[in-house]
Amino acid sequence: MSQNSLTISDRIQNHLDDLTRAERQLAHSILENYPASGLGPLSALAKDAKVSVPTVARMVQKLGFNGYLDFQTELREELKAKVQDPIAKHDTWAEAAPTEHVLNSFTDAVIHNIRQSLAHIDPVAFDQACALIADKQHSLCITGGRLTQTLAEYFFSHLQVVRPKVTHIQSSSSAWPHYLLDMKKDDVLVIFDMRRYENNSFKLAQMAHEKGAKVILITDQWRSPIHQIADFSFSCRIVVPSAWDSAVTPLLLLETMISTVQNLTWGETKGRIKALEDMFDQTKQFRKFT
Amino acid sequence: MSQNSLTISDRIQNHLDDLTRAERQLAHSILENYPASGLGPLSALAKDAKVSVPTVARMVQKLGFNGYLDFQTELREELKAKVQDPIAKHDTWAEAAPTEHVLNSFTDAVIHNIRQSLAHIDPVAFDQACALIADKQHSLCITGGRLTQTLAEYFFSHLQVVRPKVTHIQSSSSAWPHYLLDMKKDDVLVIFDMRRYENNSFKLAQMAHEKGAKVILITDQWRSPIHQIADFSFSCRIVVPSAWDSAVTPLLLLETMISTVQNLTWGETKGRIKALEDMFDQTKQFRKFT
DNA sequence: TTCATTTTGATATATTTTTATCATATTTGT
DNA sequence: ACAAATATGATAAAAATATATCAAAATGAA
Repeated sequence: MSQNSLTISDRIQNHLDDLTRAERQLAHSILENYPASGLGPLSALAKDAKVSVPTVARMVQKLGFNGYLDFQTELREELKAKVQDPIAKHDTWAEAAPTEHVLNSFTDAVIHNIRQSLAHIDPVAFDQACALIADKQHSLCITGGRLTQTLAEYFFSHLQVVRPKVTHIQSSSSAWPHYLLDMKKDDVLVIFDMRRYENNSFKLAQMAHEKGAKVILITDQWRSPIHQIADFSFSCRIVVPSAWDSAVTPLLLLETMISTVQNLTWGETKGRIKALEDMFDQTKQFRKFT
Repeated sequence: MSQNSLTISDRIQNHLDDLTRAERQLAHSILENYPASGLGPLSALAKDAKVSVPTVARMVQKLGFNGYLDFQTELREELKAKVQDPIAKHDTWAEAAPTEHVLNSFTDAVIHNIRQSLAHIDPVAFDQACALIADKQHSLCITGGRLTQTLAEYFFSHLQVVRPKVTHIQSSSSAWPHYLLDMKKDDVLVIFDMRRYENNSFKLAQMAHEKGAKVILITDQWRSPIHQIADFSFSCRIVVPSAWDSAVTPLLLLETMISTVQNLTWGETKGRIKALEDMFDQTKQFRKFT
């Protein structure tokens, strides 16, 4: 590292606001594969970031370097210093924070959760469950409890775009028997139940099951009692160094499901999304991303 | 890394016996500051190793490369690969699924997002922001837009337990000017704004800012325009192989914040949580975790 | 809208860097 | 010690890479 203790990555980050569109695009491309991409030829970098050659030259000057070669030299110095320094050995997430900082310990735990959970997921069951969720022939009901309703909502609001006949109910709501009434054989119920498991949710799942609905359960590593009657159940590790459980792993699972379902229904979804976006555009409430 | 899984360092080591004196001298010089020195100009490397320029050219050919440029390119590839997966290395996430299964590719992307985002977070700013959020002297307002309201809600529902004077408003709601009216100097506004950025959110943030409130922004890697007026802003990478953006990284950030705030206020929080749990127990809607 | 300003990229020029050639030095075997 | 083979480096030629110039395009203000 040079005299000042700022890494080049930091310098780019700091200048991000002074940069123009093409330059920002370039900056992100550099940070994407940092520092490798900056060590190649200027022209390769330009091509990679889809900007012109002079843009690269201009940006490094804006960053305060004496040309691209100077920039590269400093990058190499930085790399050299980093490799030599045994402490900087990439075992922290937030590089600027000590290992024991909550940013690092928490992230450690989350990554561990993801590892463990993914390792135990049966991809065949996953694909089957996604196919059920994508099936527009039957209605889809999503429900969560006190702690999991946000997850249920997230899932609901995305699926709503992807397919019709989706409803979201809270198991603690007094209205759920009405929804159940309309449930037919082979309809699908996606239910979230994490500790502490809720009686209402169990009853709801049971009744749906008795009406012949397919039950897909998202639960924690200890598994909700609903597990016994569920057609598919996916368990996620949720333990973090906190008074609360983490929703990161289930969220990851949900997003993966949404993406899969979306792909399965892409032909029709495309139109729905387009229409939706157009409507939002018309309200002019939202500015286009530039 | 190229077809074979040997690193270039390995290749040099293996060839060490085939090399002549000057070449061996060079080889050791390369390994000395690996890989940085190999990424500079050939002439610099020659000078550094105290050998002639053609010696370098000859050696890399002996190693099986197609010239010095080829050698450098592969070195860069190796570096790129190394930085990208320091944890994942070989094995896949969902072990039973092939590498290209969405479970694996999606998780790859998410882990990459987490890495990138965490690496750019300033732990000092993080701690300061958490202190603001924990400060019960001032009220706290949480708001999100169309795509981020679920995150805002999640944050809200947890903070509600941890401290008093928290409100959640949607920036698209027509009610927000009323909330703003009550906002005093040094009150805190936590605002979520990811692409596509919403005008309403910007206006809300601006007005809060003008009233002297502290603005904490959670945004994506391209940064919402609110960034300019925010007292703290945290950007998360959200790109995944899907038609949607991922909320996993921001969620991780939120949970870490919640945990930190909780620790800061633990003395008082303890009582609040206990009271809340007791209330839930009494309703007998929830079964104790066994 | 129109005009001024900024941003961007194509091309040409200058620079650096790499590779090839060849003479000199070093090593090795007898 | 001497010759043959090999290794090395100085220099020149070739290639690649970077910078400068300028015109087109995009943006923003009036």
